[in-house]
Amino acid sequence: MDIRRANQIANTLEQLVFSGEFQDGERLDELKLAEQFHVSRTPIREALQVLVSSGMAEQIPRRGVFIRQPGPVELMEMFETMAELEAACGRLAAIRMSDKDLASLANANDRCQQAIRDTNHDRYYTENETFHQIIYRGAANTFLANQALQLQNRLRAYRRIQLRFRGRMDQSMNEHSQILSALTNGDADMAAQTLRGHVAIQGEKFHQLIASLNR
Amino acid sequence: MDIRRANQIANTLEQLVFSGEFQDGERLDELKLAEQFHVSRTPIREALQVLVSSGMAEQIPRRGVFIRQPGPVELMEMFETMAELEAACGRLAAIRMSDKDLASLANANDRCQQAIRDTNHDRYYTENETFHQIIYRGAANTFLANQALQLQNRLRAYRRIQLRFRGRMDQSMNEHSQILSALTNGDADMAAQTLRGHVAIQGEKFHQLIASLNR
DNA sequence: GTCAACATTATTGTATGCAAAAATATATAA
DNA sequence: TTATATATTTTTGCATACAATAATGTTGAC
Repeated sequence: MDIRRANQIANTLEQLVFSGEFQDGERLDELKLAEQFHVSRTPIREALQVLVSSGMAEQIPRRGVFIRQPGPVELMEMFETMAELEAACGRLAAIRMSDKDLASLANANDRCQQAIRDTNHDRYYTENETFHQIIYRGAANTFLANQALQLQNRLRAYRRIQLRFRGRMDQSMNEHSQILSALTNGDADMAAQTLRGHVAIQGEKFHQLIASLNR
Repeated sequence: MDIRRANQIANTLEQLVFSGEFQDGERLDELKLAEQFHVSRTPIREALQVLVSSGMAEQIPRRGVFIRQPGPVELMEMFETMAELEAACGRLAAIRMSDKDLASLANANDRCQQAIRDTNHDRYYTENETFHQIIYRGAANTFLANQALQLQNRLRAYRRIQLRFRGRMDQSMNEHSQILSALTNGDADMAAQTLRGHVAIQGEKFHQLIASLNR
């Protein structure tokens, strides 16, 4: 385990940022945070550096660290990038996944469907993440898989929203089936294409939501 | 400009790591570095955090920070990921690049060819980077472009090596032509495919080199 | 000579102090 | 009153001090 307080603080801050505790552009006051966490400024500063390097905050020299919630444009860009990363994983996974990998993917897919039948959104959500993570690993490229995992993590909070769309979960399951069969057949192009679409549509749903809110 | 010493130190350390100044697994001694840079441990520690978050070093709590030169396997993975990122950029750029963008791309390509005629490897090298960066920007997705730029930066030192292969530069220029025409024609799939191949072959050349050294 | 237990040293992680820069408040002139 | 100059306060960035843990060395039993 990680007994460094700075890292624990970084994790906590990350959670707080994700949960929208901070406004966009808000300055993260070192002294206040130090008081809140009952530590000195030093571990706080380290934690802030972590946020900055992950892109969740921006540092302006001699000014401070400001949290940067991604706006609609950047979010769309991130979803688009996620779609391309997943497509890349799918392309490689189609060639490289073992039968065992495919079996556990089918398994994860079943658990997704079960969660929908139970109308258990939370479970669907985590099982869906598992489904995708199996594909990342199936690409047999640790570096690429880590990139995908990182972005998946950053988009988690936003992906949740689009599940509320009517019929989205059923449609999503259809897409999963297509993805699963493409991977099973070893069809790299098809796997890439279906995965790209599957993820890209999440960005579009998100876009719709934003647009509807701004009306 | 950036007047924070810690960041300057991070940049310098980055250069030193790239230039192979440090052995793989070597511990970065905070006190030694503090003496070398004539600063206290504090800015050194900040700089080390930067290296860690960029993946160039690993931090083990209560032990220290150890530099991590990527081995052959990880390098291949990175090249493969780069190939997929560039393919993604190409796919989007084919649809989104303006005529002006295309003109500057053709221009960069010409300068690459000129550099080859002049047998100026260094110039070819930088002009080639420009060529690719224009495509990143052409994707009109800042987030994706930044991902690509980051990885391009990390692979810089290793990409250089493969240029030594006989005929590689000419072949590379042929590939550039194909890429340019695919983008000009707005053929997304072709752009993605040619770019993927163009970058992936660099990884393969690198692999050949490694293999030949280990004989 | 080898191994284990203990003492010593080195190194990391955190707290605190201080200087420089930025932000803010105050005073003064127009 | 507004604008500008100056003083005051905040806040960052770095230096130093200290505590806790890990690494190393030493001693003694076998």
